[in-house]
Amino acid sequence: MIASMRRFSSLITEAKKICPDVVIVLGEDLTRFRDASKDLYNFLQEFVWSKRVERLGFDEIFMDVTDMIDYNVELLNSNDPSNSYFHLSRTDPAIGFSYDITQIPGHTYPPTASELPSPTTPVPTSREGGRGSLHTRLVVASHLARYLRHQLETEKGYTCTSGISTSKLLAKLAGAANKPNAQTTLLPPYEPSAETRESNVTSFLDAHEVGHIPGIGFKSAQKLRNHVLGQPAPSSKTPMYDRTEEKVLVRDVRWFPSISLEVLEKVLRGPGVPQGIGGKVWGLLNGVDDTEVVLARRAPRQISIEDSYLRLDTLEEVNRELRMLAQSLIRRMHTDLLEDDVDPNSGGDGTASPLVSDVLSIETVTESSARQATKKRWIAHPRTIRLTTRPRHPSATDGARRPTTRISRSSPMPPFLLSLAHPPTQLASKLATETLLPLFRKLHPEKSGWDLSLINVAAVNMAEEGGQDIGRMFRRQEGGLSGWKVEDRDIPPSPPGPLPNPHERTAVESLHIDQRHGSEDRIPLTQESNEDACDPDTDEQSTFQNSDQCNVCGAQMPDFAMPAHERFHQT
DNA sequence: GAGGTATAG
DNA sequence: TTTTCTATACCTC
Repeated sequence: MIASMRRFSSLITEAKKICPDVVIVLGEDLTRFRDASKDLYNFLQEFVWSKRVERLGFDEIFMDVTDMIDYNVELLNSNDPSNSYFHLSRTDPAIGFSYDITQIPGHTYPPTASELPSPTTPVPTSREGGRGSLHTRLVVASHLARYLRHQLETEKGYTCTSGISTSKLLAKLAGAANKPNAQTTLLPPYEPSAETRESNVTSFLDAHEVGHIPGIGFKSAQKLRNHVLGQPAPSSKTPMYDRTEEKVLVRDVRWFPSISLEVLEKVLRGPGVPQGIGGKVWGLLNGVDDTEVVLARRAPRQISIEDSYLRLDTLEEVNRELRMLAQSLIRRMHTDLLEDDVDPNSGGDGTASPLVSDVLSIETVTESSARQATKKRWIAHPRTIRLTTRPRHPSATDGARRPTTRISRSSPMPPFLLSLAHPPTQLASKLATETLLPLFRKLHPEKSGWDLSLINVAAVNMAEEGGQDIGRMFRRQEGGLSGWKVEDRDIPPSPPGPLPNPHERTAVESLHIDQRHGSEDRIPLTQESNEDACDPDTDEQSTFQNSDQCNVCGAQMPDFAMPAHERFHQT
């Protein structure tokens, strides 16, 4: 058995007690996971017309396939529903797959007769209006989900779990209903009617614990529990191991006497809580989530590196750790913010191509690509650097209780950090001494007496570099939403204001990547080597015929690029 | 811009 | 909340 953990903690002692033969590997390297995640994203994104594909963590993806479902529902052959064809391309009719629309692949909520060991019941394919019924749309989407999961497995070797519904909230929860290597479709009705007194949405949600609803975190869940269980607040004062923590379900909140949006707003209010949380949570509890599936950004908003420590109380150690963290940060900036400049001669096509993106192309010679010069370009650059620490004993100046553990200081990002002409080790040392240490002294003016349990170094306030914001190109307003109709009797009040009509909304799939087929048991080794960060990799010098060096960041570049490069520094 | 909270994986 | 390390949205000043 192998475990990957960062540093010794009581947890490891615990682990050793239980499993004396456990092998503890210090440090982890998420590079391979990051790469796999990107690979998966790129693979799936190719299928999605709208390009609305959102990543959540490393292994979760939301896809808005509304337009694809619209298109394919239109083309359904009502004469021969068992031999339907899903078009994956609007232009090439040969691209797609056959499917049987009278069957629903995978699980459904509620479970249908076809899931039980009894004769299959035909799936209604009634057509209501031009767009087809919600039922039909969801069934078609389920077939797409099955196809994509199959592609993912055969092409990439990953199995995954998928949920099919009309919002991120419902798709995610539906996906969680049946876990490994499965898919679940949340079936209509999505709204209560005269015949069906309750919608499948609310009956599905009602059985969930409040804390399991995405968007309701620990804090909000506790406040909700306290409210419905009565004020005693069971967990806060009672002994820790008395975790009888009564479960509070969505239905318990929805049906709580005199519950309302306003009450929720009051119950949930607190520092760090956004305005309108009451409406948001009330929406979530009622299955209403109108957040869009957003296009993934080209560059992250921030990159941060942190490490935790059992004891860190000397400036010497801090200095060393600051350099280590700075180095990791720079490496991450290179992998996440640098892109191959595929088009070094762009700008000649008459379009207003932003000069900066060309100018930032800096020729480097890397060891791996020996003599092969690779043009790299920053797709974004951080304007601010932030240092955060977590003192072991949170400033006891405040007499009562102070769980606010982290403190931070930030300053402008020194431009030299963008230099590609110097090795990360060098830049890291410079950053540590010239920027990070001063920030540290701001945080901890005392020469000693502090003890840190964590340090974080972050590159934030990211500025996108030239290029189009692809997000803006695809973002369109989807208005025209009718109010959410709620029957008066037996149904809790609905939030005020316009709420989306699920029938008109998005079909969303959420995919959970479960596992890889190959073995994943080799844990990559990374060392917290304490090697001095001062060895200059002198083979990283790049040269130009008529080269010039920027006196701000030290980057080397052709003469002609310098004026625009200077303009870049001024932004 | 700076510092903080809540949430999620 | 804490176990660790990231990342995001949104709050106030």
